[in-house]
Amino acid sequence: MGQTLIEQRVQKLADIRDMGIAPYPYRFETTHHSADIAARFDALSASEEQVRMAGRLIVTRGHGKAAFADLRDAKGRFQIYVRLDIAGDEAFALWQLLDIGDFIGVAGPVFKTRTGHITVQVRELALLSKAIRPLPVPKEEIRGGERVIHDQFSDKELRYRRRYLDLALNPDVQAAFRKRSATVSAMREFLDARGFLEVETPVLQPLYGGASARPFVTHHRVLDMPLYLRISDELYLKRLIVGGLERVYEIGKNFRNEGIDRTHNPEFSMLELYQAYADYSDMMTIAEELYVFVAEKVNGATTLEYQGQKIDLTPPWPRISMLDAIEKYSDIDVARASDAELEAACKRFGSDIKPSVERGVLINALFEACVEPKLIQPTLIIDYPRAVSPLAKGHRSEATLTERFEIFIHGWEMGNAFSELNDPLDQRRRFAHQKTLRDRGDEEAQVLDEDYLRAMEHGMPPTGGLGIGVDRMVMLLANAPSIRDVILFPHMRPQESRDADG
RNA sequence: GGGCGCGUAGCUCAGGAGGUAGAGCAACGGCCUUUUAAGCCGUGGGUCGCAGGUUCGAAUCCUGCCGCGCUCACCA
Repeated sequence: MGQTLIEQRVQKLADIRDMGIAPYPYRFETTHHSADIAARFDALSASEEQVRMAGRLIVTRGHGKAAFADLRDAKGRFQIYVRLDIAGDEAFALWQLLDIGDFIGVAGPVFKTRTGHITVQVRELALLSKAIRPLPVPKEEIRGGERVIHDQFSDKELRYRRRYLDLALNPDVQAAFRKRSATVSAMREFLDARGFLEVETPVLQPLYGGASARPFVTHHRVLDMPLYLRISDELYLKRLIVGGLERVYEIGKNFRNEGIDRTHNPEFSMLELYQAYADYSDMMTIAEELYVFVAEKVNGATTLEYQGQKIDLTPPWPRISMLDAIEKYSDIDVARASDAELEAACKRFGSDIKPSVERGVLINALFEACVEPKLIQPTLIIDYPRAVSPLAKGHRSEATLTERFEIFIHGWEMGNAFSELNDPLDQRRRFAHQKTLRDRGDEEAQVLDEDYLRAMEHGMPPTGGLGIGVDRMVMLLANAPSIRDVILFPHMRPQESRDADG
């Protein structure tokens, strides 16, 4: 089953060895990439300088005693021309044993063909790695200036499971991950310039906290104790604020044992930053500036198009209180509505609320149902109910609210920030309340972290904190429809390989 | 977890009123020393996701399972 294709290539491998050629050599010195020879063609062809280039063979066009072929390297693709009388008998014999997918190196001068195509004339040919499994390279043509790809490697399951093929065959995929890298670099550049210290806090935690979510549990063998993969790094970063670091951030993975869909992967990346002596208003400014800085670094623009929708990141973003937002989008005056009316409104907007939840939970549910999907342009929703914000400081003028905001873009929650709760007695009461929720069966209620409280009891300065979902930010910047398009190896159910042989 | 859809050659896809499979590309053989979805001639390649059932006969109809996608619910 499909074995003959591999057997044929293994035979070629043996033939190559019989020629005295090592099919897996150790290195190859290169002088140029694909983009370079196009950019410097005039100088290269005038000087008859020989270039040394390497890449993966993706197309061959044979002409008897000569052949054209395209190689792909990290910067694009380039054409080579192999001619028997120029490359020599041995190189040409090797050439005839090569396959699409092999890595090869070439050396020779650069010239233009009759049709004007910049091409490397092969004087020296080196096999750098023989591929024994076929590479399903699609065909490409240029039609009317547009690149048209035929039979593109497109099966999503295969693309995600065999990302190496996706990357090798679909150049746009590489581009998305380059944007991801640029995004994270820009975040660091932005924060480092503002005096933030990058830190690393535990991923394996004896207690999980900092967010409302179900955790993954593992077990430490020697200590014989359960450990949790963090759902957030928030409580550790705030301990560092207690320690006097003043400005810290971490970019890292969180793990949440929840559903998987287009915007959720079990492990995902968060940027969290904390700044002493700041409040949530400062975080609003940082959030806007950070977004703009990153967008300009990554895309060179502060506007973008996401899945056909124009989005303008230019600050300032509208700041609307949650209650005002609900009133605006639903005509419900939350301040005057009874709990029963709120519950009815939730149901009307399709949110099925568990009976007898707290008023703040109802308000939040109503907000999520009737407002969230409408927040396409960047919007800061501010002043969340206490009930859904156990780590946020009470609002300076509204007793039932906290100083918390979330960033919404394209109807998605893109960030979350507070004036951090630093009153240890209040924090203890909030944890106690979470415990009663947990005892009533709310598996996502937060767990009391006594050591965190102890830290806070030693004194924590007023602090602003901000968390931003990295994956979703990259989705926006790269116009990626699914979180799986911005995570190199997204979570997939394991599937037994049907051809388990190598 | 629910609903809808999909799973056929290495890849991209046809077929599907039930009669044991086709194309293009890739591969293999032949011709070809400036092509570019190179071209021309020829050849090989499939337990039609898995397991049952109906039937003389199943890729096709039915059931279950597995995987993927979209979507709803929970969550970032």
